Amino acid sequence: MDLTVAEENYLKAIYHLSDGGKKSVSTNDIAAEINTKPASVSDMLRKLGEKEVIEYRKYYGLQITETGKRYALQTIRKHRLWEVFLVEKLNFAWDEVHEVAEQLEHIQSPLLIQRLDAYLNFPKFDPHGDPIPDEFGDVRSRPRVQLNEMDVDQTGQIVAVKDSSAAFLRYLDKVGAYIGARIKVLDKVEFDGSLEILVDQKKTLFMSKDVASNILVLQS
Amino acid sequence: MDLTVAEENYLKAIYHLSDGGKKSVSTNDIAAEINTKPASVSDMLRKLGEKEVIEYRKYYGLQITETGKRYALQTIRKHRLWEVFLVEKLNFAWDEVHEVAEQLEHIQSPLLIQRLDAYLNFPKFDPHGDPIPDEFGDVRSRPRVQLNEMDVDQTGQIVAVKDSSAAFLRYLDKVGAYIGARIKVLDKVEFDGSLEILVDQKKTLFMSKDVASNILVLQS
DNA sequence: TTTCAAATTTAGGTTTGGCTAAAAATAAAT
DNA sequence: ATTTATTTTTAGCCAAACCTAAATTTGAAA
Repeated sequence: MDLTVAEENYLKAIYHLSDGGKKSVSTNDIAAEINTKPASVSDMLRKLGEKEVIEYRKYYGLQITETGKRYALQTIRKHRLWEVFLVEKLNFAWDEVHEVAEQLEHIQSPLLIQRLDAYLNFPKFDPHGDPIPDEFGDVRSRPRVQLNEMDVDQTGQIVAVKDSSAAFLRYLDKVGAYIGARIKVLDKVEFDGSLEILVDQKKTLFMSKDVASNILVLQS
Repeated sequence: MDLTVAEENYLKAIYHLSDGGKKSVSTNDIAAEINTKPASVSDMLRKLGEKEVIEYRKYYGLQITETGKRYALQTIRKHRLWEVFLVEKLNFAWDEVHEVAEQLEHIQSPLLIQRLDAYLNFPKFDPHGDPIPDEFGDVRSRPRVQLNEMDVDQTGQIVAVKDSSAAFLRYLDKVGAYIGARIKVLDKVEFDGSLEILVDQKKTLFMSKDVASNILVLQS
């Protein structure tokens, strides 16, 4: 199911006002937060209830559902990643980023966000110091493994290198592997531990165990 | 006046179909291009006519106005800059960028586009080889001057450096000047040609004529 | 417990951007 | 020149997301 831009904004507001689903939120509070009239909020709450991203009982208030939280966190994640981008790459001041990020957060493209995340080096906090949820909507960071320790058919994303010498990075670049690349282990040679890897579902490449042991992968 | 997303898309389609305002375009062609019904197109053409971005005579066809062209080129500029970003920075393949750029092109923020342009080093072509219009909507590239040759009160944007040694770039970074910064000459010392510069309407900084002569500015 | 003020919802209206079906204008063919 | 086919426009509807004004519900105070 897909949410409209307005629905995303409501969910985000509800998530924030309820402090992540803890506190209860009033129609008036939501109206104030997103600058609309309470009547419009009532209308939207009914719709959000039908889509089951909140549990809504007229006059009695609402509760954000697990599904709803996922959507809200996804939007927050995108917002904060864009903020990092604007500040670190485009030299925006920390206080100039909000309204632009407010627009950028609604761009639909999971690939874009994955790549942006990688490009920014998987930041954990935005320029205001707020934590950036991971792609599953939580802050728990999953373990990274060395590429040479993965098994055939396992997939993941290159997130870091152990040896960050220019020579090694140039080599990775040349063969088409880079921070953020999605990879899959196609084959593993028992004899010397060398690997055949599929990069971004397109290129295949071979690498020695030595090289693989310098590549850190976030498994998926 | 501000255009809606739909209006921007229509204008872009009209601009493309008319080959920049040369050929005439039919209602049916537009409908086919943007995947709507001719009836919806008629409706929109009336609105675009009222907003004077096209000249529209029922049944007789339409002509994009100069204002309309400006808007169309602005959207095309944004689209192509984002394509460069996606390919060069986020490792998108040249054929994966279109639909994402189609969304990104509607983000409203002149500052964002200025900074993005600078960040990408003022590319003249997108990954498909199509030219990127400048911020005034044309391809004519304006002359760059050395910062030391500018007069007091003149403004512009840093677009390049002559000496691109790491040391010089580090220096620029340290003092808060960078490719893409908007600057204004506040004062010029006759005696030695040194300058006082306002960067991004915030920081002021002093620099020798020697340093200034290595900074290229696009005047505005 | 009844009353009343605040919060919330409903009813009905607007704009934007679509749609279908029907009408009107233009262009092509006999 | 008249009929026919094509293109384009109008008329009338729909959904999303807002609005105002009028009900309704809740809960706090008398």
